[in-house]
Amino acid sequence: MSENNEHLHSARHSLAHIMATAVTRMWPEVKLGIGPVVENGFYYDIDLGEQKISEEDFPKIEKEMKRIIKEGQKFERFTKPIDEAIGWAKDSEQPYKEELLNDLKRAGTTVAKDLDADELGTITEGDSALDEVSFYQNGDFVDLCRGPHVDKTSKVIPFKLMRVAGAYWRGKENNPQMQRLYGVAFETQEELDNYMVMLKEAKARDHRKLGQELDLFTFSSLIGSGLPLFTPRGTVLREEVDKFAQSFRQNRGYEKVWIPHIAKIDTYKTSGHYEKFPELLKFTSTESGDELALKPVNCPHHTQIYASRPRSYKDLPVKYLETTTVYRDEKSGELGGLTRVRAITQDDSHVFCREDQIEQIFSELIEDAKTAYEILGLKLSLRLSFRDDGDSYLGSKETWEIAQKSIENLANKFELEYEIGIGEAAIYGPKMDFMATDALGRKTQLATVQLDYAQPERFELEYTNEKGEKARPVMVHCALLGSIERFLSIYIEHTAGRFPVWVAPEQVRLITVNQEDKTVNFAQELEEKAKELGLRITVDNTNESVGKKIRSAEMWKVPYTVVIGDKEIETSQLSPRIRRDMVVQEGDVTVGVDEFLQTVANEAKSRINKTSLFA
RNA sequence: GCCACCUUAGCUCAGUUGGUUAGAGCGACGGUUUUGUAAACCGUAGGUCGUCGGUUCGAAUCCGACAGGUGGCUCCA
Repeated sequence: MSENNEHLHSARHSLAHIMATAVTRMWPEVKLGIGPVVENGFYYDIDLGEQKISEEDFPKIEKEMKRIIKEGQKFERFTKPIDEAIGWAKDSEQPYKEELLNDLKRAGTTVAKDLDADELGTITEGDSALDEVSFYQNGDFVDLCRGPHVDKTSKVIPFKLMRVAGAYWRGKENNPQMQRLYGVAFETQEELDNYMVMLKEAKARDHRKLGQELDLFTFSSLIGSGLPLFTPRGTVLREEVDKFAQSFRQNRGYEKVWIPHIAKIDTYKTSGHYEKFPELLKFTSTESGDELALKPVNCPHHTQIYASRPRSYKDLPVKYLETTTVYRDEKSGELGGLTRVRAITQDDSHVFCREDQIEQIFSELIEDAKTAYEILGLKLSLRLSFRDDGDSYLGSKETWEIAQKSIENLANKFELEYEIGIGEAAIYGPKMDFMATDALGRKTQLATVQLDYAQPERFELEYTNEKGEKARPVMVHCALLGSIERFLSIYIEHTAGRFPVWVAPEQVRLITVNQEDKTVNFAQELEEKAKELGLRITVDNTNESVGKKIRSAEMWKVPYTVVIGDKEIETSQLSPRIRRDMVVQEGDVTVGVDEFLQTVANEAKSRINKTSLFA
């Protein structure tokens, strides 16, 4: 850590203490949890029992914090023997602190792994036995803490309280829920102001806002939450990105299949999904007494296509591809825009292969994912999602070990940087997840490649090997976009709604200078020609000023806008207005009608995101 | 699901401490205008103030339930 970062860190941490001090002054009965530094700021978890803090209280709290800062209280460090510390927690009626101290006593210097190490007053390194813990005191406020802090409260940095949110004590759902007060803090007021501006800009490109403004999708409280409805424009988006993602796998010999969206519940008892997600499947029953569920995954259906005829080792790999919707009963509080929905459309694919083919299949998929996201202009980070020690996984531990090892080897082979996510695996196997970051800095999983030994076993899939014996194939699951809805949420924010020509719902807009017949006719002829080339084009011949129609086209973020008037009719030359982000050099372009249309059609076909009109 | 907050016209938002017929801009529609690269002018329509219930002489405003949404927590096959 650089000296600057160190100062920033301790200043933010000190602000967490100051906030706790202020809250304690205002509500002396408050029970404190932990208060660590996070990206851009800090938080403190508090518990006021029945009473709840709301954002309306922030001005008062901030005022009190400023008073404490003005008082210039010294941050003083001292240590206490662990038992004495526990006594302190008891006396001051701080049950959460008491629990932490008891854990510290039991677990020694190694902090309980679900807590931020900074939070606990563990004694400096080298102490094997934990006899003492450190405290920091400012004014009357004493807190278990490892530090470091700034010298005194007056030495902190500009801050702002942002929001209050519920948070379970130690992140466990069964624990009491506390209130988490979030604040941001930066070295200078200017940086803080910049951060606020950045937040505002991120909000401006929020996919939910753009979805409304650009008429891409909508929700209906009647239809239900988490069930997006795509408008004609939004549907173009869906279909274009899907075609794009499918093209990669079609080049690799994947074949399209089709399956219904429901299945007998036994399907998921066999697959193992029922056991882990019993409440998440919605049932309906048939006259004959079968219980049917909406499919939460596609793999079981696909296994049955594989199993529908005998397979030889020569047939493998068998590669299926399908973009289809699955239904999951996501908890209401987790839904949000397109990021998390209940009807999830996956660009799913399943490969049934021999063990010696796994590497080849993975290599193809990794390469395609890299290429695809380069074209999309999205930077992805890689996470290897492995299992934890829990027992909710299918298959033997040994098989998992082998699978995880081979995934890690592949990542290394492709020289991909990765992090390992323990406990992030699917129930049936480890995954390679490609993560994107949204406008607000939240990480989201998009592409995923998963290895699965468990389901072939459960569905008793077979092929005949070269010796004429029955053998078990391995499954590889892959989605390049992941969920189309979630992908679009990221992509809309990434592009700020300025889609490249190949995805743009409206690629060209013609604006007539007036409503005279010859002008309108010329525009309509042009429109016909463009449609023959497969372009998405519209004509704006409304009775509005040219300036206003240009403005409207700008706001719809149309890539090319062409004004049609006498000049164009006479010369058959167009001066297209090109959306700013696609321009590669300054200056106007004049181009013949046919050449213009052909150029745009080519751009759409080759999926480039800058104009090629200057060439 | 849990905690906090939000819901007024198609959209973005005003609406004083509860008090007459709830406002604006944009959009839509009608008319005038025939327009040359980011907003021409005039007019009209549009709201059971999310839904249901309660308190009150009186509710957009206060209380409750439900629905939907936002920010987190937890979860994410």
